[in-house]
Amino acid sequence: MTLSEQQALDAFGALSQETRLRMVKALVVAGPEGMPAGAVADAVGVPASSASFHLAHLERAGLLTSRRESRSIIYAADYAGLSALVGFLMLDCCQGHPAVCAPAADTCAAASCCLPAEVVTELADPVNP
Amino acid sequence: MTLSEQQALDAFGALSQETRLRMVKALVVAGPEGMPAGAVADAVGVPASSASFHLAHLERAGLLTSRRESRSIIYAADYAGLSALVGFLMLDCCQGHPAVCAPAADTCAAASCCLPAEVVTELADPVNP
DNA sequence: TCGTCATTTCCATGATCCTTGAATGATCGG
DNA sequence: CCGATCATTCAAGGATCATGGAAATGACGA
Repeated sequence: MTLSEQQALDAFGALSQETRLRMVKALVVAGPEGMPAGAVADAVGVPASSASFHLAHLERAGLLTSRRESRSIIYAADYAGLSALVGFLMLDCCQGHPAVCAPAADTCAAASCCLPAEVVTELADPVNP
Repeated sequence: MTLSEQQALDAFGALSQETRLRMVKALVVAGPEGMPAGAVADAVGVPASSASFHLAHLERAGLLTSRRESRSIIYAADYAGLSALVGFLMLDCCQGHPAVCAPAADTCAAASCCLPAEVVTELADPVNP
């Protein structure tokens, strides 16, 4: 759940390349179903060999998963890996500094996507302050 | 407040290098006061010229700020830049996907560092469900 | 088994990055 | 103004990475 420094370095390196960042975006919107390697190659507009290189890079970095489905290989976003990277950035890297985490949590709440159930119930029923 | 794709690429690239990641960590714990370039060089154990190279890289990427103080140049973590990167990772990159944001917000809440005031009051006083 | 399709691996080229010592700048005390 | 201090810039080396065509692999259908 929590990333080692080396894992974080690999993940940051993987995301620091335009083609790979676009691939991650495309696969996140594609959802847990994912999409075949060829479709990713078409989506980002690179030849198959380049796509394969970058997809392998992202998978090594723990940002994607892959599974074979008959003749195709389906790549999908690794949501756990992505959230672990967010967690690393906030906690390990930034020591949970409020100036970093608060705006992030704010942004997150504004997107109304992700307030954790534990926090909601704890706040609605404050047993232990 | 929100990062362009190019800015995010630069920031990820900046954090994908061990020396630079250690520099950011050191400067985050150093607080808003920051520390002189020489102290950062000593903290991460690299010669002055390497330190200067990496500090400039991090500043270009929007992760650090610098100011001159007599003979020294003080570097400090750019908390706004760091939180913007977290925001980019959650929203632009991952489309605010709950599977990414929820665990992150969870982690954040567990560290009890950063629940935004807006969310707390809104939950304590639910006017519009 | 053969041919086809989807993907990966191989390989060579070019680009980018990291490192360090030496040179250059900027600032202050005397 | 001079020397000392703290930091950046320059230049050259070595390392790593990105690209894309060609060949190889693996899976499927006829």
